[in-house]
Order: sequence, then structure tokens, then C-alpha cells
Amino acid sequence: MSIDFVKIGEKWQKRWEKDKIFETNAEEIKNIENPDKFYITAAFPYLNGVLHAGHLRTFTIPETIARYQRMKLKRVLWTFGYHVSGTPILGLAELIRKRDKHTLWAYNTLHNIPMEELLKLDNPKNIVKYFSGRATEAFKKMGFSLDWRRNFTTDDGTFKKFIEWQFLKLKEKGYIKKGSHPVRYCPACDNPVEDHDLLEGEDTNLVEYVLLKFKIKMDINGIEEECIIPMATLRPETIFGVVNGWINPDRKYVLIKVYGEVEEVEDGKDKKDKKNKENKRDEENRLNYKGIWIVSEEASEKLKNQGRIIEKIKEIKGEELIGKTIINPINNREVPLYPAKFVDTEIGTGCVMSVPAHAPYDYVALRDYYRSIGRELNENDLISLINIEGYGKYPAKEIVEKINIKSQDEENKLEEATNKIYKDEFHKGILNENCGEYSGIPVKNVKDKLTRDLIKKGIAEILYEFSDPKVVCRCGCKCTVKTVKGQWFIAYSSEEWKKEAHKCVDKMKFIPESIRNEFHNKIDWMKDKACARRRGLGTKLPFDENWVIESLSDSTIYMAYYTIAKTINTNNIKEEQLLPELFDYVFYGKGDIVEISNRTGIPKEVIEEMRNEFLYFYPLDWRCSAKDLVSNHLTFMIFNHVALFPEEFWPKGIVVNGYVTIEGKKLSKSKGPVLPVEEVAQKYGPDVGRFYITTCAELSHDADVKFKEMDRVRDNLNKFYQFAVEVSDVSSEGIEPLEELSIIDRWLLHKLHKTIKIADESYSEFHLRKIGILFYELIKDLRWYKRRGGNNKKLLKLVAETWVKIIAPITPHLSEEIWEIFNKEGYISLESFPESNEQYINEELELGEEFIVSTMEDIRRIIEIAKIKPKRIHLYTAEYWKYEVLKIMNKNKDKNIKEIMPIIMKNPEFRKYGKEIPKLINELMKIGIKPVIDEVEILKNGKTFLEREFGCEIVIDGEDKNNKKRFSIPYKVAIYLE
RNA sequence: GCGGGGGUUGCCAAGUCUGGCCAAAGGCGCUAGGUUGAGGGCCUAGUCCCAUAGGGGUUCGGGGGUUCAAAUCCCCUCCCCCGCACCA
Repeated sequence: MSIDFVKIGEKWQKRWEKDKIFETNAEEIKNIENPDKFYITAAFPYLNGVLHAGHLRTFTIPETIARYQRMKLKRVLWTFGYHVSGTPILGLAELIRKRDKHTLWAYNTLHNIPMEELLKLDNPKNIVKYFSGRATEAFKKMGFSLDWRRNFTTDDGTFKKFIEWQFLKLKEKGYIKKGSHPVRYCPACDNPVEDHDLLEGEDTNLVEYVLLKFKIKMDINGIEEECIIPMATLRPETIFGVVNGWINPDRKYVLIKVYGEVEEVEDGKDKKDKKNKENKRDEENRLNYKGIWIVSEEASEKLKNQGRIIEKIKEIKGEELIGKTIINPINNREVPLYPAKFVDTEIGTGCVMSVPAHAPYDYVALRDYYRSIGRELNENDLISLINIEGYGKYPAKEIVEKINIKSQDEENKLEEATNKIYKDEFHKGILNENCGEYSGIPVKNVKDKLTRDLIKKGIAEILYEFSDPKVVCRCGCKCTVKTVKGQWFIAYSSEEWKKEAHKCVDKMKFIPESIRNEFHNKIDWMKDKACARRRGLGTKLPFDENWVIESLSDSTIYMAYYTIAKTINTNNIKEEQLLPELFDYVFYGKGDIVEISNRTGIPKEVIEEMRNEFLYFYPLDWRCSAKDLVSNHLTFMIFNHVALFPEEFWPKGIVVNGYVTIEGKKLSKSKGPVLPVEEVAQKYGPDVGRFYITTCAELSHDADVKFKEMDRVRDNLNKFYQFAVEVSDVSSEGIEPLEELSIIDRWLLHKLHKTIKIADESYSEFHLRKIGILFYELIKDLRWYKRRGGNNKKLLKLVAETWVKIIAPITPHLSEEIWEIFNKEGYISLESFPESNEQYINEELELGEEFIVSTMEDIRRIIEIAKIKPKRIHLYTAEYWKYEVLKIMNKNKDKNIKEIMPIIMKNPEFRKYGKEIPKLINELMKIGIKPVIDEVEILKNGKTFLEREFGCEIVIDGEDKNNKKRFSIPYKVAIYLE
């Protein structure tokens, strides 16, 4: 007879729902400092598919903890919303509308959507509706104890009002900025390209080239004009060592007039001016003339894409530039332009500066060039700018000679040499006396500062380039880097904001603790984040309706919205009523409630309820998520909280779990496996799924779902059920007083109370795997108890009653079912967690059983090796003085052997065993320093048991046969088989 | 490159913070026995090598060190995974 986990799942879910036992309301606040509440959330799911095994793991963790805290009699707020902002849902709708074959296949088979239903999902609205329905279904089928009145999607009008309020506040605080921003762009599609729209080059990064504006005199229409020849480099510090420039003589270069746009500075105050600024005539005036530039033809396109307006004057061939003099803007040094074929005009500007002291390419190219004009390159031609340990003044020269590079054609060798030199110089190099005010600064620290300084002086600019030129859009066209103008940013780079965020991280709790540091690092790394996009679902920026708030930016403080969502939803409050003043009152207590009530048309009491819900449940106690959100969402959450809420409402803790794979395979929404949550519920039943997913791996580790192991979980839960059924008709009332219980009963009671204690701690530390281990231990203990002859029905019932509560947070349906079988009143979900009683905890009982086990193992071992079938087994406990030694060791646990030895030897009684003592101590160390137990008593008590086990007579401390007794030490009896 | 996490006995996976009960939990697989008379079953024992009395030997990516004692602490080194953003 076994239990149907699916059936009991449905049974109890129906009852819970009918009785609304998981709906939570704030209490009238008595003590804001320490209310009896517990507020936990998980990062809500993005709904472009069904919930999968990864969601199951991340969400079951807080679900279990919520149930545990409820049993600790806290008022628990635990609910879910759905994330639908951004472009993926739009993209999915598009694919379904186009009847994309792969998409239809994936959603039909992997996400389990009937084709008829699937074909209707050709617009975002239907997708949101469909998947939110499926998600809700999945949560319910897994028995999640959620307050559904607080559910919403990020596309709901009411939620959008909340986000508008958030962004207005951020702007007021000066954390919203406007600027330009480089993006990956497809010229054919005329659109920014997202990761999933790429055919090739997903791993490509943007690299910042520094353009150093060298001067050059050029003849234009008969007039000599001063032009700019921008040298592109990744190592701006080498500007101090330039001895010439390189031009590819065979390629096309252009002379262009370059204008930069004056950045519009948005300080949030001059909204009235804004309209004027957009006026065309004004735009002309905002152009900033930057002179005539000479760059490769390809580079001129890039400049155009990256915020410069250009006007072409004429084209020339590279060779026309050869031999001309260019002027280094940092020191006005005049150097010549030489030809070099290695110059790739597709990279940078097609103009390269030559630093032969530190760049192997330059060194070899210059040597080649000099040789072609009949002279030899020597050290006087080089300018050293970096001192580096292990190298002389001219590292490039050194390495070229060392690995014997003969000419520019030896590209592999040159590449190798360059990598080596760059790496060494970057990590170990220090700028030398040729670098003016920068001398003495390590290379690795100088780049940013120098670049900033040079830009400020007007002698440098930035040009973005892909780290790998092969970036191809889905349409087949090569992508470029384009600067988006007028982009809105959240100013996460702000130093004071970072300071607050660090402070918050310092105060928070983290599980695992090691991620705390990751948050600190991430905060330091934060740059301004583009927070709005041209398309996608979500909220429009309240102050610029051309932009939609980007999806990671509209989900940073929504936990605050959960607290009031119930009031908004149940009172059917309309979005128009949710004015910013209302949120100001609810979250800040600002403004006059009567006035706000009049303005919004929301009754005063309702507003007060919202205020109270927020005050009661905030701050958030725990935020749960998988580890992929650490570097984005979770960090943003911290930033936004510290910006928008006073310190007492900052989040208190973050829990991060690892990923999930299925039979070793990564999850994939489009390729599988997915393992929809509903499938787990239907195939295994909710409790089996919940137990497995919370206990199959350590929290922070990745978990690999193995179906076979899930079967085992089902078997073990079933075993527990059988055990409960067996004792269901006895009462746990009237168990004998402790002194009258048998050793093995006392042992079981000890184990039970110790387990409660450990389970309690484990739950509060999110150590759910431990609960699983304890559960398996219980099964093992019960087996041992029976084997040892234990059969106290009342006690067994007590164990069952206690354990059914201990695992209730993980297997609530099974627990309810057993609770009902036990004829208990009410729901176990609302019962209180068992409490451990110290009076039953006695470690010696456990040591005693371990002693029996190890004795049995020893006997069995001897039987096996000696191949004897004993007629009689003699057991000898150790001589008295050996226990005395162990006692001394127990008293001096903190001391090492060297220190203990003299303490023992101080006692003259032990001196006569002088030679034996060090050996004994060593052996005892091996066994471990355990308290002395009454071994004779324990053996006597277990005699019958041992005789049954071995099928022969056991003699304890009888006649010393074969002189065995002397080998006995504490915890290790001497054995003689007869 | 920067930042983070890892490498344990056939496999999965504890142990590492707080050195000694660590030849190293637990699970899977495998082997033997029992129970049962078939059907994902239960129980017991074994599963690095050697050993006819509980012993010995070699192990925890590799190398070195500290210590009476190291999977655990320190130094060096090799390998694997993840993140580096505007994308959820």
C-alpha cells in the first residue's frame, strides 16, 4: 500500500485555498522595531515560457522557509508577481505570428502548449495572460503558500504608476542623467542588436580606443592648413615614446571636416527650455567644430556612427602622407610619417603611432624601413617610457632580438612578443622620467586618469571598436558600433550612492556569506546604466514618453509594491488614482492624508491600510534568487533601496542558490530540457518534487536533477508515511518517565530532541539539505531502534508526530495527510514548530550506541579475517588507569600531545606504565577524545542483542583468554573468539 | 584581463572556516548473504591495495612548507566553470 502523492496534493491544495489560510494582513503596529513578521521574496519569473526546473529550485527555497517561519508563529508575507517588461515577449509574439517552425516546436513540445492554444499567442497580451495563468497553476500545484491577492504583472497599469513614482523620485534625487551611449548596431535593420539577434560574435566586447590628435600640415586647394591626424591606440601612455607614425601607403584616406555634438545636459530643472532645444535651428548652433581630420576611409564611417558629423573634403592615397611631419600634442615633438603594410585601415583610424622602444611591431617595422633606406636602427632612435623589472630600457628591442624576429613578415612571433611585452608592462611597468607629471605611476593605474586628462585638454577622444570584428546580425549584415544620443541613464557610477550601497551590504546578511564580497566588488564596478529603450513592454519614462523603462530597471523595489498590492487589488483601485502624492504618503508618510484622499478618491482608511501594510512588513527580511542575478538585479535592488528608502527599510538579507541541470544537461527554453514545474507536480507529486529540489544539493552549489534519485525520495517519503500509519492508532500521551525508559528508548528520545534542535537551526539558516539528511537519518535510526529491540509504541508515535511537523515546510501535503490520520485538529501548516527539550539530550547515549556498533564491526572483522565461527565471544574492557588517562585528555582538550604528556606523568600512579602511555595517547587520539562512558554497563545492557546478532554466547570481562585484555583501550574492547 | 566559484575514493557528493574520532558521511552503481517465491521490493554486510585476530601500505589536481599530526593551515603551480551590463 503506498500513498498517491498527486492525489493528496490536490486534496490539500483545495482545502487550503477554500480556507484562505495563506492570506496575510499586517497587524496593527505595536512595535515597529521588532514586529512578529517575516517578509521573504524571490526574484519574480520572466514570463516568456513556462516555469522550469530552475524556477522550481529558486522558488521552493523561500516557499519552504516561509512555511517554517509560519510555524514559528510569525506573520509571513510571501507572494509573487510576474515580470513581463522588455523585448523578449515582443520577440516571441513576433515569431509565433510568423509561424516560426522552431519556436512552434519548442513551445509545443518543451513548454507543453497545445498547438491550437499556441497559435493564439501571436501578441504580447495573450502571451502574458497565458503564461501568467500557467505559472499560477504551477505554483498552486506545487502547494505554494502564497497570498494571491498581491499578485500582479509589470505591465499592469497600477504597477506602472508605482514605477513612474520611482523614476520621478530618482530624478528628483539627481540619479537620472541623459547622455550618449555606444551600442551594437545593424545598419541594414537600422536598429540596435540584442544578444539573441546575433548570428555571430556574442562574446565580443566593446573596446575603447583612444584617439590622440597629432597635428599635421596639409595642402588643401593650394592653401596650407593645420589638420588633425588622430592616432588610434589602446595604450595612450605610450604617447610619450612616439618616434614616428605609420600609414598604410596602399589604402585610401580621407580629409574630413569633423563636428562634434554638444551633449545636452539634462539637470531636470529646465523642462521649459527643452522644447526649444529640439528645434532645428538650435541644433546647428550646438555643433562644435573640431577641425579637419585625416583618417582611413573606413574610420570616417565609424566617426559618423559615433556622434560626429563629418563633411568630406577629399580622398587621398596613403602614400601621399608618407614623409610628412606630424606633431605630438603632448610635447610638440615633430616626428615623421612612415609607410607600414601592417596597418589595418579597418581598425581604429588607420593611423598608428610608433613606439619602437615598447612595441615589437613598431620596432621591427621601423628597423625594416630604415634598412630599406640604407641605415640601421639604433638605440638613439628609441624613446623609453616604462621601467620594468627584468628588462632593460628597450623591452621591445630585447625581445625581438631574443626570439630572433627577422622581419615584419614573421607575424606569429611578433604576436607572441607583443602579448608578452604588453602583459609584463601592464602588470609590472612603471612610467619613467620621460612621462612628465605621470612618471612614477604604475602602467596599470595610469590609463584611465591619463585618458581623462587628455580628453579634458582636447587632445584625445574615444572611438569604440569591437574586440572581434566579426559581429554579424541575424539579417546577415555586419554590425557596427553606434552612439545612441539622448539616452537616459541611472547614475550608478555616483560615488556617494555607492558609499550608501556599500553600507547597506555591510549591514546585510548573506547566504552564502562569500557573496558579500562579490556585492562590494560589483558596486565598485558599477557604471551608469542605460535605463530606457525605444521598444518593449513596460512603463514609459514619466518625463520623456518616447522611452520605455528597461526591464531590469523597473524591478528593483517592487517588493515594496507587494505590501500594498493587496489593498490596490482588493479595493479595485484604478491607475488614475495612484498619484505620486499617494505613494509619497504610503512610503514616506509625507503629505496630508485628507487632501490626498480627496485628490485620489481613495478613502482615508484605505490609504492608512496601505501605509500600515508597508510599515509593518518592510523592510524585506530575505531576498532569494539564483546566482545569475547577483551582478545585476540584486545589486540594482540594493542601489535603489538605499536611494529611495530610509535606512530602516533597507533589505536585510540575500540568499543565492546555484543553477539546475537535468541529468547533466543545461536547461534551455528553446532547446530543452525544461522540465516544467507542472510536470514535476503531475508525475511525482508536489511533495516529492519539493523534497528533492530543496535537498538534492547544497544551496549555493549547482544541482543536477536525476530522476532516479527522485524515485528514491518518493520511496523514502512513502516509508515515512507507512511508519506513521503503523503508529496512528496509539497515543503519544503517557510515555513513561525518563528514568523508567529503556536505554534504547532514551537513545531515540535523545536523537529526536537533538534533531529538532538541528532542524530548527538548519531552517533558519536556509540549510535545507540538512533537513533531508536528518530525514534519512531518522529512517536509519528507526531501523536501528527496531533492530536493537526497541518497541515503545507511544514513543514511536511521538517521533512520528514530531517529525511530521519537522518536514511539514518541505512536504506539507504529506504532513497534512498524516496529521489528519492522527485525528488532529486544524491544519499542520498553521501548527507551531516542535521545540527541543534539553533534558532529553544526552550525548552519552549516542556514544554508547556508537560503541556497540564499533564493537560489532570489530568482531565481524575478526570473524571475517580469521575465518572462525565463534562458539563464544569474550569482550574485555580496558584497565582502570586507561580511562583515567582519557579523563585527563578530556580535561585538556585544548592542549596538544606534548603538553598533555607531562601532565599525565606528573601523577606517580601512571609512571609505572611509562612506556605504554605515549602509545595509548596516540591510539586515543585516533579514536578521538570522547568522554568516558560506562562501557561495562553498556555491554551488559546490549549483551542479549549482541548474542542475537552473532548467534553465540557473549562473555563480558570474563577469564582473560589468550592474554587479550591488555590490548583493550577505552572505546575499543579487546576481543577473543572461542 | 578583472572578479567569483570549483578540482575528494567507479560516478554523484559531504568534509576544508574551527588540523587529530578521515581510508574519508550519504546516495548511485557493483558484489555476497538473508527475507521473499516473479514484476522500480525489503534487510544485512562488503566495495583503494595487501593481510587466516581487529593489522599494514598508498590516497583527497600537482609541487613545496608548517606541525607530534594536514583533504583541512601557508607558499608556488596546473586545470575547469560562471559574470563583465543595457540583456532577461
